[in-house]
Amino acid sequence: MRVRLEDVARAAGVSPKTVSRVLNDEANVRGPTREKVLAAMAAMDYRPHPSARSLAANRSFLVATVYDNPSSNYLTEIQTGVLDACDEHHYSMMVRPLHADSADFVQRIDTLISHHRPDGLVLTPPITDHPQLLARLHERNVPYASVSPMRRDGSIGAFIDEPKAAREVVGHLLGLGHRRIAHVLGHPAHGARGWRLTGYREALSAAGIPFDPALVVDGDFSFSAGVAAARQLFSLADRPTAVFAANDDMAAGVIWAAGEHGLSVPRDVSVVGFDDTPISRQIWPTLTTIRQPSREMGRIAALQLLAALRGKGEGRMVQLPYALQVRESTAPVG
Amino acid sequence: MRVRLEDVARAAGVSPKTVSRVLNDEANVRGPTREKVLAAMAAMDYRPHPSARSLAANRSFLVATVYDNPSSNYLTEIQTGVLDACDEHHYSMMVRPLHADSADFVQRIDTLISHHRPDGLVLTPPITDHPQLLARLHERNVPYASVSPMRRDGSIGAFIDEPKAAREVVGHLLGLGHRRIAHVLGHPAHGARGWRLTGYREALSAAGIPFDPALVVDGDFSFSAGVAAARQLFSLADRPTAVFAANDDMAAGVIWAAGEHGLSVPRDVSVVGFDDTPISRQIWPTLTTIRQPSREMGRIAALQLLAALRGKGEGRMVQLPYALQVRESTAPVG
DNA sequence: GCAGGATATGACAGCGCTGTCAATTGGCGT
DNA sequence: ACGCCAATTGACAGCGCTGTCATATCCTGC
Repeated sequence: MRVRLEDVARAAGVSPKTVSRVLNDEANVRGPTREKVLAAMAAMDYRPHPSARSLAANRSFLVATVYDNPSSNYLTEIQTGVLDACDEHHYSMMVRPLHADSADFVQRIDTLISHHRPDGLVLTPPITDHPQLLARLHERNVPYASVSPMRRDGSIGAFIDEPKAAREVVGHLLGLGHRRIAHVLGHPAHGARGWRLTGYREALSAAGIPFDPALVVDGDFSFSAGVAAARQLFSLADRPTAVFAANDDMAAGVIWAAGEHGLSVPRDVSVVGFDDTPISRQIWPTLTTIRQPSREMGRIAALQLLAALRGKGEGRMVQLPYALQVRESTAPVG
Repeated sequence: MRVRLEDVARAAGVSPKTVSRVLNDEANVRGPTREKVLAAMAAMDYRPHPSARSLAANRSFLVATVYDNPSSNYLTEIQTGVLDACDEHHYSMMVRPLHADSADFVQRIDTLISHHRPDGLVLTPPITDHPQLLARLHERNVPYASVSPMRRDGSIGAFIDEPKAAREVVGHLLGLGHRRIAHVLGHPAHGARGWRLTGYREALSAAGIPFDPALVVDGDFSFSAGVAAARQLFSLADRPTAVFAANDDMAAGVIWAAGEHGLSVPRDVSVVGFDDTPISRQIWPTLTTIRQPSREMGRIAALQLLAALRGKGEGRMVQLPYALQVRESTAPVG
């Protein structure tokens, strides 16, 4: 038979409730008592029964990571980070892929919540900014943390300074002498689309380069959108000498299309991406991009959520650092 | 207050135990009784409390997916498939990344099991074939299903006929007239290494082509291993006209290295991969490869596990179909 | 129509833990 | 040394469900 809390209590010579207090790290337990209990727990290799805890405490010790993101690299990183945080505090994590644009999206999350009763959610873009969902979560009083949400006020989670990062990567192109720099936009539902565009415009403007709408092409973060955008850009009479794609997948698409048009990267055209996903090292030429600390973002977001859940403070919106990764897809303008 | 089983029982005019029977799909409930209960459940939107169920039934209704696989695409697919299966039977899934070669690997799984008490595990390569782990699982009597394990006898899960698939993709190259076909090996810990090599040798042998050890190069499924292997192959005096890389990432590396050597794919050299991961469509040229139904493999493996867990039959080892995807990285020998 | 076995339903306790609240102990000022 | 308040500990019930076993009901063959 497994070791129960009662067994630990008997061994330590205290009541079960006191063991429970130690287990849950509650205040008002005298030092020596705590030591005794801790020692007994360790000696007996005691593991609390999660279901019993949940049932009695009316909490699940469960965090759900909810996503609708086609990039498995990004997702896996976030997920691993959230897991890191959960492990640190003996929470469990479940994952839930969803389609944010499906009619029953909110209802599916509702079902998830009624069914599994997570204590909180970790949301990833673009689900971070789904108005009906957020309304429903507030209504049901379900705490959540967001990774890179559009609106940061009043919510908790983690983010990087995206406009600044975009300025930096465009600045890298400017520093190489490029003046006709195109931009392939991100998916409209993602905050990143706006931020990266803003950074692009600010960098150009700071360099005194007028904004040319013809050089900004729609996209949706997919490889094929990068291909389509590049076909359009490379057909322009006055071709850009550099392309800032709003993420790595699209940048890979741009490079692919460059080959199709007989253009060599970076000799004829420089290309930069954003995110530093593995693909940026798995294409030729390797991609200059912005490294985003996705795993850490997942971890920090989850930690803030857990802090709020455990009543240790409020939980904050934390800014994390990014880093420009210069690789082989960029060169001085020819 | 939430609806409890007792409330449903009262509404349906039966005892709580009968509602429990209906809920758990047990035998020995008369048709009309079942209908009444089902109707009451639906009317009241009843959701069983997972923790209460777990505590009373001494089962967690939880499946853990355990992996040590650098390919997030593959992983996300498997994970989604396992989730599909869990949803079908109202189980939960947790995920656990691990390092199979770390010293405390088995102990970590031990901890996972003591801590979260999953009813069963889904293992993915290469964890499917870790002798100490399997021994420990048998010892602790923890059921598991495996995706593409090396040893299929006596275990449950899902697989494809890998040697046959490898024969087919090599056959495709032979059909294009290639005779000097190289092979880049997979990671030694994965069954796929052996199977794909076997298929390669069988295909050559069937075509009456002698086996040339110089054309078989070590690898580990990573992009950079593909690059390294290709550098070696392309430096050979008698260069191969085609390369069968044991997975897509390595094939992408081979294509990358081809560019480095001034070789055009597929004009100078044809390249094929295996797995049909997204990268096979995100490189230029797009990759001829074998499509493996990863999501379905995850789902089927989990379904077999659940069948065993729920006492509905034994759980089998199920073979799933693959499909050759011919794309642009292969052409008739020049 | 009835015995007898099979099938269906219910009563009850208890899974392992925590919330509530009462009882006890300790610390401190005088 | 004593009273008093706060800090600490414990007793007890119950979270929502299912296992066990007893009881009730159904059906069959004669």
